[in-house]
Amino acid sequence: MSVFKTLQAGVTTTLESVIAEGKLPEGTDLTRITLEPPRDPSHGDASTNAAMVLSKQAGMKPRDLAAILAPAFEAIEGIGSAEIAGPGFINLRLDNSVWLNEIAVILKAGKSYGDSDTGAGEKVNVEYVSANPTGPLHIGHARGTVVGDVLADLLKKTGYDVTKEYYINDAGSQVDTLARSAYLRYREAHGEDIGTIPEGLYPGEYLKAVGERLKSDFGTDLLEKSEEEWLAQVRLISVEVMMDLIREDLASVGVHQEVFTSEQSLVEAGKVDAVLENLDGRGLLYTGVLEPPKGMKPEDWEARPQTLFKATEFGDDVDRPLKKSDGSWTYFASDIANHLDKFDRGFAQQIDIWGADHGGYVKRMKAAVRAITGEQGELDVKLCQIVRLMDKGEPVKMSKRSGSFVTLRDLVNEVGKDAVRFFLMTRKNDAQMDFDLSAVLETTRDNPVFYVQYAHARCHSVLRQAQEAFPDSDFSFEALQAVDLSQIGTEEELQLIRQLAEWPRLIEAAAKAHEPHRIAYFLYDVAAAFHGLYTKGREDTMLRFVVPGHESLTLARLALVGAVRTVIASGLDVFGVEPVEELH
RNA sequence: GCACCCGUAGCUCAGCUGGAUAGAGCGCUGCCCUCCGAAGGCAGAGGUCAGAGGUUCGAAUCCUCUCGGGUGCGCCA
Repeated sequence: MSVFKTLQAGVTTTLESVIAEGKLPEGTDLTRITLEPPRDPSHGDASTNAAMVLSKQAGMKPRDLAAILAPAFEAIEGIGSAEIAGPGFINLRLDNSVWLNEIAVILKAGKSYGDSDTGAGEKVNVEYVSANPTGPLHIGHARGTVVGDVLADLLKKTGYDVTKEYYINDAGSQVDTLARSAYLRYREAHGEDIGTIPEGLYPGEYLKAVGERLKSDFGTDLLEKSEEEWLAQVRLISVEVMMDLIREDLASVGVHQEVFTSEQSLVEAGKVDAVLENLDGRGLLYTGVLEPPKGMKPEDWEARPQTLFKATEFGDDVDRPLKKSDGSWTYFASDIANHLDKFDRGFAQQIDIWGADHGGYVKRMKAAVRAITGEQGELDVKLCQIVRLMDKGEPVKMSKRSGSFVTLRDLVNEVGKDAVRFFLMTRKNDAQMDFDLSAVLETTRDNPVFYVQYAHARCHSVLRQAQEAFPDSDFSFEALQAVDLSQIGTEEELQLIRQLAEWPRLIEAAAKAHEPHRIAYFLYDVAAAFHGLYTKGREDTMLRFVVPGHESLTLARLALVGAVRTVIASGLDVFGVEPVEELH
């Protein structure tokens, strides 16, 4: 149990006994009470708003009530003092032993420090990437890929049963285009000069491999056949090859999704028909004619009756078509089928990671999920804003037309998987960001990727130094757990421990809000505090972590260093980033 | 026209779902290396949290409106 949870529990039981003593009315509502570390360290280790929140129910002024509560809080184990401050805050100071003990807790927990069971094993599905299987992943996919992967791991850390999923859009017209493009490469593989790739087909060189694959699978069999005859077969092979390619791309950034669901297979399994039945059964379908959107040119618009879903009953702005006027399904329909399928597989909680250009679909998809699940399922959509690729402050030009866009693989090859993953987590997902190729490799404080890794490497460096200074001492993490910590106690040291002790709280808050980027800022702050403490040793050698001639002091400080290392490693672990022990 | 996202230091951004005197980095000014990694650290200047109302003990945070930027808007996926 984390420091703050233990405290919170103590405060709650104390308040209950205050109620029992009749100093607070029976049935007082304690739910709005918070206990958190104050921004200003001079306000103590933890601060509670209890007196302010309860003052109305108690019929007392906040400060008068605080005068009753504060002495009661002081009796809680581990609390050194409780002071009343400001409008009625009660500031709690903990005994140093509580903080020192946390070092041992951290070292013992290792990377699992911060793990919790708040998710209680609840099933959550995180669907991300889901790029069309028509080519390699490019830079535009990078952010959603990393955000989804890290969010999934974050939820795992807090006790959810998470499934990472990829939805393959292999039923639309874009895969027909893919097949035609691949067929051209197939003819090329047989020695034909195909000239320039016609407008409307995919020009990418990566399709040559598909041509070769078709050649080895079918020989010359397809050359004489009509498109009608070869299309389905070629499409199948092409998608298969593209998905292999995409899986390799994903692997290059350390992403391994467990489930790949094919749109085509959902259609064949009748899942789209099931959506229609489902919604019809709930009385949510009708045939109607939509109003033209105001921004569209009137000449582009022709009113036609369509099968519509009453999305407006679930908070959407207009009702949405499920069938085109020719009776075929819209993309939206099969996308609902995808979400219904996930619900049927036990995922009441679903998270989708989309590009910001799909923002217009959020409301309707959320509406659809609520509708088809009878309000039992819930969808959260995280939109990832554009990432501009830069180099030395200048935008990197790329042309999609020539097929020479920057691929995800290029990016990983350029700066490495860990830099890509970490850097993409340094912004809120809904904020635009620049990815500067040279900046992520810089070895300065303003590059968080480096700065955090540097702190981790420095921890190990200090451990190495300590071992040299004290060859006979045991600095293993097992040994450090048992070290006597009583010599720790400068304000800076305690401050650092307080920061480390916030890791479990931060993880839970980030998981609850689905905001993994908070981890990046936390790690940066921990790194800064550690570097600061380290530099103290430059002015005064007695403040160094390794103090020759003072073995027990060194051991105690090395335990703290080990705790820093552990928390940073725990954070990097959620990011899927390898902590480095040495920089060169 | 409508919807969604955004507006915080000169610049790039945090701000723990309502808490106390709004924080980092860059840039600017001035300091700290006979070795625990200066790839670092310390200090200073810099703010009407776009604006106006509202909700309450308390608002950058929640609600309404206005201004400004981005994204999108039926038979494309």
